Amino acid sequence: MNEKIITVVGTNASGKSDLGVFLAKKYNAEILSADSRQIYKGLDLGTGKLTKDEMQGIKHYMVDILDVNQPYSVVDFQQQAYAIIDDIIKRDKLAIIAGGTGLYTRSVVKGYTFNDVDANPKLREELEKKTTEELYQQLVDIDPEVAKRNTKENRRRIIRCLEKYEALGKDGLEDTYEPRYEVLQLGVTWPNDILHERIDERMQRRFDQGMIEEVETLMKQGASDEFLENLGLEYRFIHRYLIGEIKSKADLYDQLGRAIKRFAKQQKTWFKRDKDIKWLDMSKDYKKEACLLVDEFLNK
RNA sequence: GGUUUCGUAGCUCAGUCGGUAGAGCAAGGGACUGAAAAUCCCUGUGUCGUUGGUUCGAUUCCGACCGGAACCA
Repeated sequence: MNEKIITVVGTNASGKSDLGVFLAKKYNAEILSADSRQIYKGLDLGTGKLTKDEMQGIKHYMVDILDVNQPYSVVDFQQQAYAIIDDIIKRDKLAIIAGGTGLYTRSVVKGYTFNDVDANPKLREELEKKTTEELYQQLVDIDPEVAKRNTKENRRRIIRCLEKYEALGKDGLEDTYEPRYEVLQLGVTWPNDILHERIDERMQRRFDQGMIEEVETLMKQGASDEFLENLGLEYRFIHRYLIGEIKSKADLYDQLGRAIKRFAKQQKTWFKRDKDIKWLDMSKDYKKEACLLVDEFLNK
């Protein structure tokens, strides 16, 4: 039988980190953050990273492990996550994955088996010269099914598919799984209007705490424009504000607030697809509900 | 009080030389196995302020009224 682990997923500003800490204390667990931005040192307020105090002495992994400007991907995450989880289990503790990066949690939960195709800068450069339509046609010729799954305007994903095909032929386009753990997935959810209020409040609080200054500091320390832009949300919009692309703070608040809400919706769509997630209504007694589910899962 | 101007989708507005209307944003749905907070796809019926009139037909023209804005007094 596979070893048991627990995940806590949900949108941003939903309280999943706090629930993770609560469960960790109760069940003698350690937490593995699944957040593609909290990986980086110096990205604190903008990522909603827990402070030392908020961690309440619970060990958190996969936070602050990388310097700014360094590339990172799901594969790196999965590898490290496997190693850390195995170690936690070996020490007879429970591992809880908590985070909003759906691709990261799913890569561990479902056990994606990644084939061995690294990013190929030379090929990408070649492909970048073609139009999206040409690239899509190329993919259709190779495998219409795969092409259909990658919408025809999505240049970035099409290029990745062609990259895999170039390296491994059609096998490169197969998706395969090898689940490694038995997982209880908890999802944290709010009614939309309340979630939006929480997002606005949290954003305001973080601006007051110096979120803009945080980005300024990152820029001074050499975070590249491209890196900040690609981080999205807080870092993208505050960076745009700092270089004068966004004219006023009012515009910044406005645009960022909307972007975060849009992102929350995207997260919801992603998690909705996974029918195994047990959803907790956060406007009710979610801690009790969570404990019931965890007890049942662990004693099974 | 007078003059002008505006009143169209949740918001900002466009438009119909008279044949019941459309963009952006918001909202909703979706894709996504090596950049994932990224990248990308789909979805627009609303007494066109109210009420009379002209007309085969008015949101579109005319009048009155209501509401907002500006200016003159």
